[in-house]
Amino acid sequence: MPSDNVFKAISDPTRRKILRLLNGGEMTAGQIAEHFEISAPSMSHHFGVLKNADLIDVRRSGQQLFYSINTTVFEDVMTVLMELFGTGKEPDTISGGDTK
Amino acid sequence: MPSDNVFKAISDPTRRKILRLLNGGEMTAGQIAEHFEISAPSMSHHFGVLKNADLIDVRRSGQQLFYSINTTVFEDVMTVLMELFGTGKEPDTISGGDTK
DNA sequence: TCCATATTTAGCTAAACGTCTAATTATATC
DNA sequence: GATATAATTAGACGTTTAGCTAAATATGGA
Repeated sequence: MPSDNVFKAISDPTRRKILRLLNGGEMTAGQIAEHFEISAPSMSHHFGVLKNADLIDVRRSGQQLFYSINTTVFEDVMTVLMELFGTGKEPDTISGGDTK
Repeated sequence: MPSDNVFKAISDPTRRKILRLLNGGEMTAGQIAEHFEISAPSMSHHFGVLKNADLIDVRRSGQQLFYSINTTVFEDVMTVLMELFGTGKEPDTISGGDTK
């Protein structure tokens, strides 16, 4: 059940780019940050948002934190998207979804 | 080419519900507003955001404005989403997409 | 234990966002 | 023209968000 924070998470271009990068395999926070001209704390903030939305996983190895993409939410997102655009099944009643 | 404002548009639960409603066919601004406990101006604002993202079309008939869903952007959104989660084709280089 | 490195947490600021009320525009009817 | 209805635009307000710097936490090595 993809809640609001998933859509909020992918609504930011920086976070979408992070996801694209992680698509090539897990990376450390520092490696990811190299691809941006944004301070480390700001990057950490974005990691937090993605983590909170269950879009990425973290693993510590020594001093470094390795981030990887988590595709389990992906299917849910696609389903909601298809419902929005009428490609999926027609709802009997407009459920309202997560209005708030 | 779905730009930032498309993702921003669907990041709001009220606007997602509007899209779901329009999925059943075109509706007037007033008819849509009946499904929400939000002032007409606020609803109008949401229509503007969706319109700006090319997610809905408008047509005037008399005093009323009829809104309908526009699915032309849908395919683009899906493509980007699949790219984010690695379901699509692997990019040779991380293009960065619409970082800003 | 002390220092360097990697990353996060805390706290701040400016911009963006969602909402509201009041005023305006557009159309229809009398 | 005057009035009613449908919807928007204008402007204000509180909250959220993305960015920053400074400080804190965690790990590894001398």
